[in-house]
Amino acid sequence: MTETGDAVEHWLRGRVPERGLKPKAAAVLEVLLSQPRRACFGSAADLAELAGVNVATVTRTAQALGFAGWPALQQELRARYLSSLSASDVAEHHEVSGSPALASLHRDLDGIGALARRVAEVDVAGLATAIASAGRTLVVAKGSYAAVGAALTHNARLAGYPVELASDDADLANALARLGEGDVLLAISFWRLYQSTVLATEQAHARGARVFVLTDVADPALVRTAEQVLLVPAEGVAFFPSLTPGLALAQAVVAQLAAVDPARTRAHIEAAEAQWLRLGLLHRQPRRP
Amino acid sequence: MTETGDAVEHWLRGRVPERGLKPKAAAVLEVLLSQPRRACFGSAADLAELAGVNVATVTRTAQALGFAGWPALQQELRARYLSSLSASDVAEHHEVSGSPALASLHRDLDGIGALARRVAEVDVAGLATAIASAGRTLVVAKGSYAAVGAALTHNARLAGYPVELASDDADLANALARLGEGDVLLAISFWRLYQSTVLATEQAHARGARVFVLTDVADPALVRTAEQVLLVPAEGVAFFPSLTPGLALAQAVVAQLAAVDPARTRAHIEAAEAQWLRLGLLHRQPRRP
DNA sequence: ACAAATTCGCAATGACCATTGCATTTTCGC
DNA sequence: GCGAAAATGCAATGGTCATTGCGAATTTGT
Repeated sequence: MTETGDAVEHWLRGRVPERGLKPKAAAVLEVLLSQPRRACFGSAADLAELAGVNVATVTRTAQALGFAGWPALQQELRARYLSSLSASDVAEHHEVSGSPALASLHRDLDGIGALARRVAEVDVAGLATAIASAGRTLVVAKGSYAAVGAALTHNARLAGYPVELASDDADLANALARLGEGDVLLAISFWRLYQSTVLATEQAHARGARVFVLTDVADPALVRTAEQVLLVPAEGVAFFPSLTPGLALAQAVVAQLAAVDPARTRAHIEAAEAQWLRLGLLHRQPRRP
Repeated sequence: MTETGDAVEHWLRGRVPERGLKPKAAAVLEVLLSQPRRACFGSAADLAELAGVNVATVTRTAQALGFAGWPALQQELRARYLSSLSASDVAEHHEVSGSPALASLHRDLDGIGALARRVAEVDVAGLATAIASAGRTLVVAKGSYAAVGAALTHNARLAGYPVELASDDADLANALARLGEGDVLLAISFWRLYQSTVLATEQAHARGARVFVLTDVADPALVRTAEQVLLVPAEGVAFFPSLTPGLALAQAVVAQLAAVDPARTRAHIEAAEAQWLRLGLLHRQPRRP
């Protein structure tokens, strides 16, 4: 019996090469699965001692599992293990109370929590795959929720994918004229539904593009031409809807997109960051992990 | 659940010596509390960068708090943070599917959860009050995180406050020329720090405006002129930082702003919505609560 | 049984880490 | 304003880390 959840174990065992692992490497794997906290925080030497192997074997086992080395494996384990611990901590329903600011944050936690619980039904991977294989992707997002479109577009472009944002009607008209078979249109709409967004989905569909919708309300006019609708809660407090769950989902889409071809994503980001350094606009640019 | 967050903060603040901590050491403490995940895993150098201090100050702060050094403090933080996560999760070890999208959502839940637990310490009301009483408010937000600035600006304007966004240098130069006593500058900065954002805070301060900062990293150049710094975790998954906690806090600021004078806010929103109806651009406009 | 291939341990190596002495800067008290 | 004390930055230093080349041990195939 191991201490990790089935999913983490399933994932890790799925990375074992076809030829299998020899006894010492298998012992390392066993320690990772049976002592997840040590795996998350311990040094390679620490784990080696637990497994009764030399530290080099820990590195080599990580490499056999498809990682660059121990730190890369540990980071992934850490992310998965902590994610499994924390999700239900904050995903529970909150009573909206206290200061308006706290109420707002709690409402957002509820919204994202609900999204996380339903994410298996929301086919994020389907949208990410569509963007990855599209000739070009047009993101339509207007008004205040252009922010969500901008965030998604920015990161997707950074990852090297041909994604553009249309947040006003002139941009939209020009971009639609270039859309066709093999392209993707992603319509982002919360709260108010712009007539021009509806028309854009119809036009894109008529031109042979695939239509996806990210919205809080599946208005029939908006979803009529969509092959997929990603529903997101957008309830805020006081007078305003909240864009936070929408943004969280947009980022989740890009996280999934980045995982389609990680090497490509990394290469594009590094190239972009080299340009940033050359332009000298920044006071500070942190290193990426 | 909320109690566990307060408990870690209460415990840590209880270790502050009677003579208190000076600004740099206090910044370290603030980072430990506002970014618990980084505190658990990061090196002393990493935390120093977030706090805008030298690495030696991290060690000395740990010693001032009664620990032998940074590793001892980190181990205790780690134990308490993990304990706070698992205490409310005793029976239900959450299963993680392993999808990048779900990991992204869980990371955002972590970030906003950490923010919600500390919201009493983050003086959101102070910033909201400053905006409410300012002659004008300039929000400086560039690159991908202009999205956060745009969302805050949009809603604040809807509520009838004179808030404008500067997301490029021309806008920024023009807007700064009009800033003076009684005005507010809010600098929003995540990940990369633009030199022009730093210069904007200095200029605004020199012209007599009040400076506020919303950021993940307390870079000394950015916070030097600020009367208040709102720290937000911005850790994402894969290759990208996450804007979700920043957006959630921006919305929380506006929720607090709306509560300063609810009748005024409602009147302005209704007037704006009447205009929307007159312009006839929408396919659908839901009624507000 | 032998040779080749693979696995694994040892140890050198370079990178990164935390700590601390010294110098500089800032703060405090008079 | 000045001097002393405290805070903080810089950089040297020793320690630990992960990785990898080489050789030893083990396994595999003929």
